[in-house]
Amino acid sequence: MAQSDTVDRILDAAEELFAERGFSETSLRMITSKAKVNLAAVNYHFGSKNALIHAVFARFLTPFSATLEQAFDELEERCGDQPPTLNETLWALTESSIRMPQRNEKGIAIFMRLLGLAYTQSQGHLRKFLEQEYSEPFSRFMRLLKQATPQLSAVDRYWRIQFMLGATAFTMSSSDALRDILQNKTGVETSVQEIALRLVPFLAAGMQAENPMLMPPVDSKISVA
Amino acid sequence: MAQSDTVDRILDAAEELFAERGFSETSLRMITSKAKVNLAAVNYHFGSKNALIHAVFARFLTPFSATLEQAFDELEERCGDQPPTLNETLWALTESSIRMPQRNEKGIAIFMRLLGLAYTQSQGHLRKFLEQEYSEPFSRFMRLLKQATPQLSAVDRYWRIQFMLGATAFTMSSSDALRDILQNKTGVETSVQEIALRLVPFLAAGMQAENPMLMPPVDSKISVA
DNA sequence: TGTACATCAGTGAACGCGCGTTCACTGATGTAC
DNA sequence: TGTACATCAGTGAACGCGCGTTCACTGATGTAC
Repeated sequence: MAQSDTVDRILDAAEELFAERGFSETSLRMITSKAKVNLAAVNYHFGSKNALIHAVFARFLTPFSATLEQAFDELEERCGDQPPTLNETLWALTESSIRMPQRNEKGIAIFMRLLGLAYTQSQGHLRKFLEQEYSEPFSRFMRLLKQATPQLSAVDRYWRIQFMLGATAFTMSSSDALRDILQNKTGVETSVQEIALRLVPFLAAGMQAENPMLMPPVDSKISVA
Repeated sequence: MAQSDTVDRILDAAEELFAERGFSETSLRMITSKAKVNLAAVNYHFGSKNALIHAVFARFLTPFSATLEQAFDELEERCGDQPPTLNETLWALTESSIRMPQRNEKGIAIFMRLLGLAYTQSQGHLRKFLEQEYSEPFSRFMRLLKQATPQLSAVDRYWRIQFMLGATAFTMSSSDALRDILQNKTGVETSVQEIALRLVPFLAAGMQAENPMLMPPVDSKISVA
């Protein structure tokens, strides 16, 4: 085998196991035995388990953020002077994630699961790593969102963006399980792409909901401060 | 100290630590030392760590599901023949969680965090336990949602409910961190209640978004199968 | 061209550590006669 | 009322296990002279 085919085998196995079980529930022994590689090879090539986690993310996030930057470039060019709409911005993101070149047929699902895990299981070191390495496309996305929702106050926008991230990260991180449940209940098969197609209108409508501080129904016991 | 004050001390400490750090990142040694209790006491009183997790959930979910059933009763009575609207249903849920009697000032935040964790870190045993013990209020909520959104197909409704759960669970499970970030950035203080007030309109708008299969913008590269 | 040395990928076995759980035990309280 | 026994909450110490990491080592390949 070619020089350091070992590195790729470790990354492939780690990626798949992390996506299936999360980070702290996946041991180096599971990874190395799946990769058919010596236990010590992880620390030899990557230095530590945390560094391996970073490498797994870097391998797919680096091409993804390049694709995304390009999509944003095209979008802004196409729009000329006026800023892109909310729908256009969300579609640019969605398309980039779907069009991303994949290593195999499980690629998109794993990619989505990992993105979801990054948010829901982030253990400090990972959050810091992601902020350092990929802050640019992230803040560009935030800037586009801001331009596309001028009617929202900064605080309203902040929370609504969190709601969007939550809906997306949660759905994507458990997309396999959710697809299985739906398949058992109704026999309907769903691709990750279709989930994304359903998610965008939901998010766009939520972001543009009428009155941010809509009151509870008249007889409600909640008082608004 | 009264007989089996130990049990409560363990539950209090476990609840707080689980909410802070998740389940598998919290060891029995952390719990027992915070509770100022012998390490073996957890297994003496609860039998195992998993059983302790169940007990922590049961302690707040049992009163919560009673409150919720009552809120749904009142809602359906008030509405008479026609089914409650989506907004009314979501508000009934939100109010029940906010009005829940709290053990202390951190009560609501911990309650929300745990609910979020139950969804995002569910480890099989917990999901099974929750399904067994609290399936009734859950399916009642689902039934109300179904009545309130007759325009949606079953599949559309299924996915939109997942999006709602995701936005809620994610936001609530990281509400502490998100509130801190906002406080640092803008100086604005936010209560858990206010987050709930902002969340409901977002969710309602998303659930009622116009065309479920809204097409991507004309020049998009995504093809809809 | 041949030899000596350096570099590098990879290995096998062990290290110390923290984990959940178990077990023999203590001491206080309740119960039967 | 006194004694013997049972029950129960709680304890201290140890158990075996799986974990991430380390270390001395091997064998192949490249490089200098």
